[in-house]
Amino acid sequence: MALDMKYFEEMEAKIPHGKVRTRFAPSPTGYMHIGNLRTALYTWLIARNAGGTFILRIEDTDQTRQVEGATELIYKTLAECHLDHDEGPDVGGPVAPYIQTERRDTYGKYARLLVERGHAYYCFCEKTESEEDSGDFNRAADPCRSLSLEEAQARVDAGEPYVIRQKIPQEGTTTFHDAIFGDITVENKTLDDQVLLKRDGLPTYNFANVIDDHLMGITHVVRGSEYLSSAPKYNLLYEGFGWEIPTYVHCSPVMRDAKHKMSKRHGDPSYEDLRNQGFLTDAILNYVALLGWSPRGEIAEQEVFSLEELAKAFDLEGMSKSPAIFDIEKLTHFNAMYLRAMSPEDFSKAAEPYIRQIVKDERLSLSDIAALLQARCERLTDIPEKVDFFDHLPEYSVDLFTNKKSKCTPEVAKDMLTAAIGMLGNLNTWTQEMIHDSLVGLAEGLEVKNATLMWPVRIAVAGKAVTPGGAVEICQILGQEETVRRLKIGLEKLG
RNA sequence: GCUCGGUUAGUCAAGCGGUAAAGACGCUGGCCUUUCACGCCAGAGGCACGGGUUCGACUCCCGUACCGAGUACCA
Repeated sequence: MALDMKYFEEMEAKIPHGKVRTRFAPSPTGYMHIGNLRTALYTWLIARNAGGTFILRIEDTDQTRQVEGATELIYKTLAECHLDHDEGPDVGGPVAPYIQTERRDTYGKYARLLVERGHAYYCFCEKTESEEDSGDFNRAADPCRSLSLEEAQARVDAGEPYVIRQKIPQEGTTTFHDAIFGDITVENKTLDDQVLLKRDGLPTYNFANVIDDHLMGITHVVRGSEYLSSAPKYNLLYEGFGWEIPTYVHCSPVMRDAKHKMSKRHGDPSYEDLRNQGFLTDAILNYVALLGWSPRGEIAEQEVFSLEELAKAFDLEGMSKSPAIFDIEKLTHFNAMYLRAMSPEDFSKAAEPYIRQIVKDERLSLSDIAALLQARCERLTDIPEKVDFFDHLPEYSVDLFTNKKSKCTPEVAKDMLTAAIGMLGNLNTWTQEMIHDSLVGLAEGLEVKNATLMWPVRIAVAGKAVTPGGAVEICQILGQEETVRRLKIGLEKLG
């Protein structure tokens, strides 16, 4: 049965040319780990930097690993990260479909084409991994390798199960170029006749990738460095078809520690997990971008980058060859910087759910509380434990009134609170400025340093040693009545 | 085992044959101050090892060590 050459011509005709085209091609495993997210980011950046096209392709050829809702999670994550795609399963495009299982027929046809061109062959061997695993199975001696096309076809027609394998030359070397790693040469005899088309008729990742990348006009193939050693085989495939070889960009992995990649198995956080831990999307992206890429030139010292700035500054030159260890401490630092850089309004909005988790009293000003928190939290999830004293005065020990640096003892505190109650109870304007000025004035009148007065007041109104904000801010937020009530409780405690 | 890759402080990293070897996180100390933070200042800490090449190597070459990846009808 002759091949329908027209089919291939039509497929070729659809391929866009001229612009940079990159693709993010995840498997729908239901989990966006950090390395994956970073690859998506770099892929997006390469496209955007060049004013090119960013494509999303779903690689679901492994039927045994289908996960419900996994594709939706990918859409959601990309959208949340603003890594917008120009073509993909949900938005369509000139080289649709963008889901591999929907391209099934294509792979079979191209596999057959490669067989006809002498770069692949039908293999009828049983699935006995044992002989290959033992290491002494000689693929080159496999009789399937030298079957004539007619013989093979006859067996296929007879219904015999088969796979299609790539026919790797047994002599010579293959050199490929990677944008990050440079030229890499390997001896062909170290390459194996990998399976291209599986017994179930679906392509292997390695094959589907080459076909799709070509048919979709991908100019830069971005992927993890674990594929580095397969690259020569890809080259041979491209050459076998007579296709132009794309630019390879192999990214080194994101590690959990010196020995292990980040992985779900070991409980390393996914993008979602980090979000739930109170990290901001922008901070995550910024941090992750720098984990494997660094700016050069005048901006070599810049650390904070918006997505737009990254797209402008990104270059392959700055990519690192070595693995990078994910450091949650540094991510935390970025998150803190992003939190502080927010407008008070935005911060208040972001912090609201975390504040309201604990502070139910609607009379307490959300924005005032948020203002205290902005410089004092690194992650939004730090918030609840910091604001627990607003609704209810916690139980506390009189020991808290003792503070050396403020020159405060329980005896001193008693005097201070007595004075403060008198002063604050009679104020008729309850603003921070008013409270501040009267307390400072009071300290001056009592001839004590500010801290000596402020310390016991803060302890009495908050009931804890460490609080966001000082006495003045807390009193102001609590309101006059509650402030005085708590000061009196403090005084009672002091006997 | 074999093949390929990597190696600048605890971590991310700049460096591209001549530097006092950037910067950031973290750490330590100090200042500020109404607690804690923020902010500011200062400090400790590094080119894996051994050979070459060179007038001169973190930078180039070769080994060694260590780490990683691949060696699937998984991606």
